[in-house]
Amino acid sequence: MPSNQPALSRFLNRLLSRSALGDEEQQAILGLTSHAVQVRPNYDIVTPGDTVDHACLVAHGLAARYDHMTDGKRQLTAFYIDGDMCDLHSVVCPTAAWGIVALTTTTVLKVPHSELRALVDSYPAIALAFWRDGTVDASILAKWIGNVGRRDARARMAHVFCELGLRMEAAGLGNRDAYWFDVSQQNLSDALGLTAVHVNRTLQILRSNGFMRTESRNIFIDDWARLCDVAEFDAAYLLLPCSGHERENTSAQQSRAGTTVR
Amino acid sequence: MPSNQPALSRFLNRLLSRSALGDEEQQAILGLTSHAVQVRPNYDIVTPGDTVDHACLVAHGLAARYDHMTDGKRQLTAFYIDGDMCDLHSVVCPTAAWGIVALTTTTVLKVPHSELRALVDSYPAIALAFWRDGTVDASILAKWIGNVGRRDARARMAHVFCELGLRMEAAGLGNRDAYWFDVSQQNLSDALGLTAVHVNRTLQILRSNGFMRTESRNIFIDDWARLCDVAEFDAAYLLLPCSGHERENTSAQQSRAGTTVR
DNA sequence: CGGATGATTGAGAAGTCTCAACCGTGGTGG
DNA sequence: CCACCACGGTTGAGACTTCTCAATCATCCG
Repeated sequence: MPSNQPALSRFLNRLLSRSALGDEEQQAILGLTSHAVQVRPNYDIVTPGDTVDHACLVAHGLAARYDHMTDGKRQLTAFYIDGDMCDLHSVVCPTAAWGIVALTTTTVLKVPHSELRALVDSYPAIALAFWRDGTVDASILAKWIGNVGRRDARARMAHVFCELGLRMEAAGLGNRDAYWFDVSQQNLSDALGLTAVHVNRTLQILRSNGFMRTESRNIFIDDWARLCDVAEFDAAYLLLPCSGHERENTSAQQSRAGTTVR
Repeated sequence: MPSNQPALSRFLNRLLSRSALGDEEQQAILGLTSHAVQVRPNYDIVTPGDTVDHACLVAHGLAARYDHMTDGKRQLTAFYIDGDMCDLHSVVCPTAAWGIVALTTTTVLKVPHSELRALVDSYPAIALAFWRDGTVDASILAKWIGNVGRRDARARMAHVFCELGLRMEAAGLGNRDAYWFDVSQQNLSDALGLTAVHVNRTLQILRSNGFMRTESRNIFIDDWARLCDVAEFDAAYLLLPCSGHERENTSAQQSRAGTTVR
């Protein structure tokens, strides 16, 4: 499956941005087999309660992890962009207690657990890299709790735009202050724990403040510093190599390949 | 350090509740060396930004992961009870972007990363178990996002009491409807994203509803079913063995989507 | 042109916050 | 031994953020 190579390469780059992997290990990642499927907007990639035997790599599009309430309300708990293996933890927890939904038309690569598990068994460094990848996701989840729990609508929304900006940039999908983010205000409201109406009004405030603009689904952040300021944004939780503190270095380290950000 | 054995045993039991480990692997866990320290209430076990070379096992007490805002507000993002290795992910991400605080006088066992990492390198099953442990934590974090984002105060508080009940019971620290939970209303408010005043009023509602009582810091849930009901509580996210779906060998309940069984 | 989806606006309702005071209890020092 | 203090729990009243409901507008597409 030659067309799947670019997506695996993106995934590898994501891993390499936080973990050192040798040449053999990198080749092992790139050699994973996968099966591409296309998922239409608002369709589940993983339905809550599903037991799966493959992990899902977002090759192109936008996906989100979610939790839904009995009254129909929904809360998005994470966004997944190109190169994110939104489901990597399913290798160790194959029965999902949450859902993953495609927010736009999304191409997903299904990677068999059996292969991922074989990698973990053969290469301890890959085991650590996978675990670390999950830890980064958890760090973002924790930050989101504080975001919805302790910030007002404006700061909350600003924080998400800052996060996505940095993540898009790190993934090579745009610049932190200019990126394509294909969510409706309804979807945004589900991520922020607000109503769509209030998202609309809050967005207008951010625009009138001169912090940012939207053109269709393009996000333009005109005043990055001040947007970060109202968001109380501190990128440390993204655990990106550039975000200050240095990577752990057992011994052979610092390959820092691939992370050529535009 | 013989007195550390019970805590390591609790930690092992937590791992075993979700992961299968052989005898040699179990002995390896129990053989970890550790250094016990006592932390007084409201003192940090890990301060945000710290880079550590050990993980912290809660031997006795109550700890919480937190994120703090610039205006002094604080959000607790997880509770850690006896037997929880609150910091296990620090093995792969030694620089914390969050804090861990003792809510009561807490005895913490510091376990060197070097030893944990040696276990991961030697025993792939332990690597998977550690990764799975972090995935459970992440699952709880995700649930909390929905909790603060989409539930009103009463349901939100009810949900936390349900979660802690099941976790206490699973850890052998009480019964789901009768357990010791040593948090002040102020601390609870930090976990729920509410003010202490509103926590007080909400607690009174839960009491007057007849769902639960408190006697000093003892929690008594008089109507478990109805408390779960108002909380929309579904224990699946705790990934406890008793909570329905199973791990590892899942041939009984393959689901839709035509996915091939492993 | 009709229909669907998403963005926008208005007005009143509801939930939660803020500030401020008061109470109860356990510990401490005189 | 008692007075006092600190902390946590409780109560009240008014303010503010966000929600709800409902309508209108804009754009895309068949």
